[in-house]
Amino acid sequence: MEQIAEKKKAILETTLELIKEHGFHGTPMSLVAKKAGVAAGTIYHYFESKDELICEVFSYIMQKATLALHQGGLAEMSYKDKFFNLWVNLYEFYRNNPNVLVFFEQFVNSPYNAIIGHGCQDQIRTYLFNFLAEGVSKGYLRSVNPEVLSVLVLGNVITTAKIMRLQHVKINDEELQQIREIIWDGMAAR
Amino acid sequence: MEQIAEKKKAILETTLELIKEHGFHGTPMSLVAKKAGVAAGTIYHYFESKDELICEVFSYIMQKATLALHQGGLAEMSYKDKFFNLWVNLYEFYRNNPNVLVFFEQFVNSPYNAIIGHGCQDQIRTYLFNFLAEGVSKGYLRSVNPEVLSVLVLGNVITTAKIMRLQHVKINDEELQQIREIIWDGMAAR
Amino acid sequence: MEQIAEKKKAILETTLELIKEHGFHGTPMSLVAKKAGVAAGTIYHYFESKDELICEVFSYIMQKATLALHQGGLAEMSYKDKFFNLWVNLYEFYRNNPNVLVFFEQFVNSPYNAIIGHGCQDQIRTYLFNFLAEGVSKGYLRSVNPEVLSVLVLGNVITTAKIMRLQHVKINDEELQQIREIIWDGMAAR
Amino acid sequence: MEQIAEKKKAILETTLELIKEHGFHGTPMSLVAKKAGVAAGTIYHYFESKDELICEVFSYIMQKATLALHQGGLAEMSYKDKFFNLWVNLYEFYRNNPNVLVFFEQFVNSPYNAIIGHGCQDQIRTYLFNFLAEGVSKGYLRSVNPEVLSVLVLGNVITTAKIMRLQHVKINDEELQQIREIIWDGMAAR
DNA sequence: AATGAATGAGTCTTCATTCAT
DNA sequence: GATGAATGAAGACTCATTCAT
Repeated sequence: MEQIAEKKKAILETTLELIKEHGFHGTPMSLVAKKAGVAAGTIYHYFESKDELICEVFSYIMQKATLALHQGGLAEMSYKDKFFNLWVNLYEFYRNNPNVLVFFEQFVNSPYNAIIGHGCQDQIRTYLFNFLAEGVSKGYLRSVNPEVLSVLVLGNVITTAKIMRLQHVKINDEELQQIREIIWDGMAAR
Repeated sequence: MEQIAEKKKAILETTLELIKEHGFHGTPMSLVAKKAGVAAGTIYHYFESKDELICEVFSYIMQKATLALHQGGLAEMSYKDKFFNLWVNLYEFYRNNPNVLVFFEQFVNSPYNAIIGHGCQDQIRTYLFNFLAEGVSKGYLRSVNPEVLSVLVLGNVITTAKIMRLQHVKINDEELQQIREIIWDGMAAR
Repeated sequence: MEQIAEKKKAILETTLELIKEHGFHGTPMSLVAKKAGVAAGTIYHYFESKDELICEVFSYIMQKATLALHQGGLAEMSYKDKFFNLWVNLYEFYRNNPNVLVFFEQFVNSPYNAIIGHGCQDQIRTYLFNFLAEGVSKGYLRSVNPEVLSVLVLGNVITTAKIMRLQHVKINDEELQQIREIIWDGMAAR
Repeated sequence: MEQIAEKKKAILETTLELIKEHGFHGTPMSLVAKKAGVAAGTIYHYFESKDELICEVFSYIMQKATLALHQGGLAEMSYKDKFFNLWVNLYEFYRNNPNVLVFFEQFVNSPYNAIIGHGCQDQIRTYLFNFLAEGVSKGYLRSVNPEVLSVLVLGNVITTAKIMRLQHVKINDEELQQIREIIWDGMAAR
């Protein structure tokens, strides 16, 4: 039983890894099988098709992401600190799981997204939305549609993480701090 | 010769259209040929391979994008207005060319990107970088690495445009204005 | 031991049922296992291979068919009545076991037939042959090769039953009677 | 253009031949390709799928069969002679195209039949039906549902031809004559 | 005896690319 | 230049069979 779980997990992880590297269509099932150390047919015990496999990889990742978001005690922090904590959590998650970032991008720009529904970052966005809506209603943030704000923040984090990954640009910790301050300063109530 | 140019253009446009809709690997050459109204073999008169075709589509788009950036007289505007003009230009370009956005995303997250080199948004980023570097050096903007700033701005525009396209969120003109003001306020020198 | 027999029987019946519906190759062992309520491996305790299973299904059916042939007291009937009794027995068997008809057809037109030998309807034909040979030698029937006659009769019954099954044609009892009379009249000594 | 037609024909003939020998599912496309002397992919220029190929083989055969039926001048023959001519035509067709017989049998007992409709022998049966209906209405034949008669005749011919093919039984020309006389005598008006 | 996870050879099908016309 | 028939390697997926439990 443990054995089983392990194989399924191995397949999921391998798929994620390979898709990051070679893309959806550059990742044949045979390669997944080989790298995961199972027979081609075995994958089909756990997943009905390549499509389902990919969708399950997405869900699998999504869970991890949601967990990561909640890291760090938010209890009696100031709203601003909470915001920074959130920003850092998201950023770190994407930094530490570069596979995820690429996978997400590919997933969103693919027919798979339609399968799952609005799919991708919705859970994350929902969480973000609620947090920012609270900020607006309590007067910490400008009176702007929280939907708009969450888009801004998410786009900001993702772009930052992506930039780091592609390593076109080297950003040090200080600059990282600046980035989130720029976003905060832009959003904060005057 | 005119004939030729037309066919080549038809192939480029068709490819872009199809890739937007079905992705790289969901777009067989045979389909491009059919929709472009040429024979399969004809494509290979103009492009050495599918890879080359895709890379040329990228270049083709890139040209348009660069042109768009320069729209609107920047001559005696204030720096802030120039910034807003730039933001709007970029935003409008992405809005009006949704194909491009999807194509870019796919392109960046693909092995093709490696072929072209740093590829993608570099021309745009270079332009942006120079503009923002000027802002920093002239004291209009905070003293932050212009590289960082350009990432912020580009990510901001793209995310906004993408959101609009996916229509998860409806953003009106006022909110659009707010978005660029938030970014500006965050970056502007105190 | 009863348990075992039951499982074996369940597998045989399920296989027959599935093959009728989906054909030999449309009937994977896994499906047989599932519908028969046993594990895939279990089938291989009772049958060496899929081929053997199919051949045993054939034998299993053959037994039933032979039994059916002998129904109805033939003792002091006239030869003509005996013939009609035989015709009806065969017809009823095929009517009541449509699975068998389809299975037979598939079996005969398949490599399996070679495995079993002359296979299929031989037992039935042998019985028929003997009965008709008797009719010829005793002067009830024309002086025709009994082999030929048995082919005629068997073909006649099977075609009739098949027609009824496919329901291209609706035949009532009277017409059924006519059919066997036509055959009888054709064969009967002048 | 001749070249093309030839390849398509080669594929059709090869498929028929192979299916007769190994059955639908025992005939991989790769084998068809090899025996037909074309590449695997080529088949898919002419036929959308294996299913379509098989259905087209069926139509291809049907045409030949219908042609064969009409052989021999039926003009001023007696009705009985016309019947014998028809019987012989059908018989000869099945004898000379043993592939067809096996293919038909397989086709009827398969999901393909559903695709084409009532499919199989309908054209032949229709022709037969009309001929026999005429016989009944003109008083040459017993007053029996022509539908029933056509079933009888068709079953008779097919069974005879099948028997010959399987060579379980050797039937000489005289016996063949007897067979059709038996059928005729059974059906003829008293 | 029974299970069912695992295997991997074999199937249908697609598609980038070539080449004779 | 233009065509599109032909190629064949490669991919997703199936399924008879095995074997550790």
